[in-house]
Amino acid sequence: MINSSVMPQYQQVATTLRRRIANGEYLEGDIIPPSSELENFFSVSNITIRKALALLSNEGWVRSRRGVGTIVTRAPSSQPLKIAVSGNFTEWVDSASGKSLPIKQTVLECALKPAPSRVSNILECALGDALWTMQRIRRIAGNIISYHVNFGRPEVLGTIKKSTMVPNRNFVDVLRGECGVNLMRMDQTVEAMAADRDLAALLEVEFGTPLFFVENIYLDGADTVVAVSHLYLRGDHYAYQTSISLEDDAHAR
Amino acid sequence: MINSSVMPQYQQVATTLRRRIANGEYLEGDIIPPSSELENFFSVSNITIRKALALLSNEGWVRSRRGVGTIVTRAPSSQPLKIAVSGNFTEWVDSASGKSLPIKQTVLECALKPAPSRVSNILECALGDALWTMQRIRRIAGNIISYHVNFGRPEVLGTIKKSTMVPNRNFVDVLRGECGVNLMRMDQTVEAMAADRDLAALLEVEFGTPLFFVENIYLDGADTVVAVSHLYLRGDHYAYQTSISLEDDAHAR
DNA sequence: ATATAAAAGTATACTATAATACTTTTATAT
DNA sequence: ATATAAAAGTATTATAGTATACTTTTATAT
Repeated sequence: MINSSVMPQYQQVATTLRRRIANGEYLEGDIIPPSSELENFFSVSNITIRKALALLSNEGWVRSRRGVGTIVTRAPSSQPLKIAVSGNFTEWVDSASGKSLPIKQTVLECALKPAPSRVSNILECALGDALWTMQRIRRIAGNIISYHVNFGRPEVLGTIKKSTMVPNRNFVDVLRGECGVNLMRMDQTVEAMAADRDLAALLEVEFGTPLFFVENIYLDGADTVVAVSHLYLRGDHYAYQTSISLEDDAHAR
Repeated sequence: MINSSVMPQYQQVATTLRRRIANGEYLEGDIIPPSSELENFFSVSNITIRKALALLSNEGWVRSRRGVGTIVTRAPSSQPLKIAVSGNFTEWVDSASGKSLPIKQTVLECALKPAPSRVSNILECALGDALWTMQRIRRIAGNIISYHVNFGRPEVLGTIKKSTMVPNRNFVDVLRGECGVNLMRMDQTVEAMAADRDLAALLEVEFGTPLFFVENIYLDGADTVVAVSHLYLRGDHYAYQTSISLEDDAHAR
């Protein structure tokens, strides 16, 4: 069988069945579909299904009885609590200082570095040109939630040092206060991505963990790009909540 | 060595190095760190690094020369084009019909089904109670971008059929038009997650692909929950863009 | 020319993953 | 009681992933 080789199949199957139970697709006391059927559905062998069920069995989700079937032994536990960050993407993305949640930031580095390709395109400089960069980590209750990288031309942002950012100052404030930039607009792009080993190490997560990737492009009054930020946000343990009024029909169309 | 066993390590390393090159951390013509150093950094064996480099070599990113080192042979290609969906999460999430992009939806099923645990909590019914549910797929240019599941009490939403949704009608419209609901508010939660095999099959992606998971809770004038929607959105090939005015200081604090 | 250090490459062995074909247990209809 | 069908469980075998220890090639300083 061709496997485009990510996670071992038995673990993929286990993950999927676990979610089915957690979702309530199989209820406590139910007999789940027999191995033969699961083999068929997932296009894998007997042994792969068995290993998946063995995992679930060890975790206490199911119990297999020879000749009878595999029975769900545990109801879906109540939601694993996620830390909820309020406000929509627009708000929390680079201005998380004075909110209700105690977010702490650490500046890892603040130095001239070669421009990554994606940024050099935006800031209209050559690939590898030295840019002012700053790398930060943010935590809630000690847990890392995001990794921020800011880029800018050294002429404009060069005055920002590690010490400029304490305590928990945000980037927009500093751009205005220290660099005298007339900030007018931010173009924001949000994507979902998976952590590679570099990001996994920084964010203290497993390889493959889903992340939000946010790119902010800061523009001044003349529509010139002043700075670029790249934010990598853990998406697995944090939920981003917002409340939207539907009284006005306009945008629902 | 303990591997919490996701993707094979040599592929993890390859993914990481590929991104370093694409980012411009290693430039064309550069000699990348020698295997011994990479072994050390990634805490893997010689052979694992070699397999990773063999992958990159086949893909034309690098060329290894015995006794010399491994040289980067390809500059980062220009951004792989992503389809950009404009507007922020608030807007595009369940109202994508009449936008500039030609989004087409297909109703997969519209039937009474047992409530998933997460939804039964919100709609305050027992786990497994029959709820009205509707499942939809949305495409842009033939490519699946999202999978939507709507839930509601059968007394309220039971009149909605497959045919009610054509052509490309959105859920909010139907709630108001067909069900006479006085919609007032929507509470939205956004998370990043990875596709299991069920979602992977529906969205036609690989297991592990990063997805946006959006939960919308629809409330009427009396703050009663009327309906719940679960949206699973491909996050890898689609970027969500918005432009934010920074003229007003208020929210940057 | 030659020794040396630093790089990529190879040999061997062990473990995890997974396919195919077969066996045992259980419930149930006769 | 007994045959049967349907379920989980086992044996065997092949292949992929990875670690350890070793070899060959290359550039360079003498």
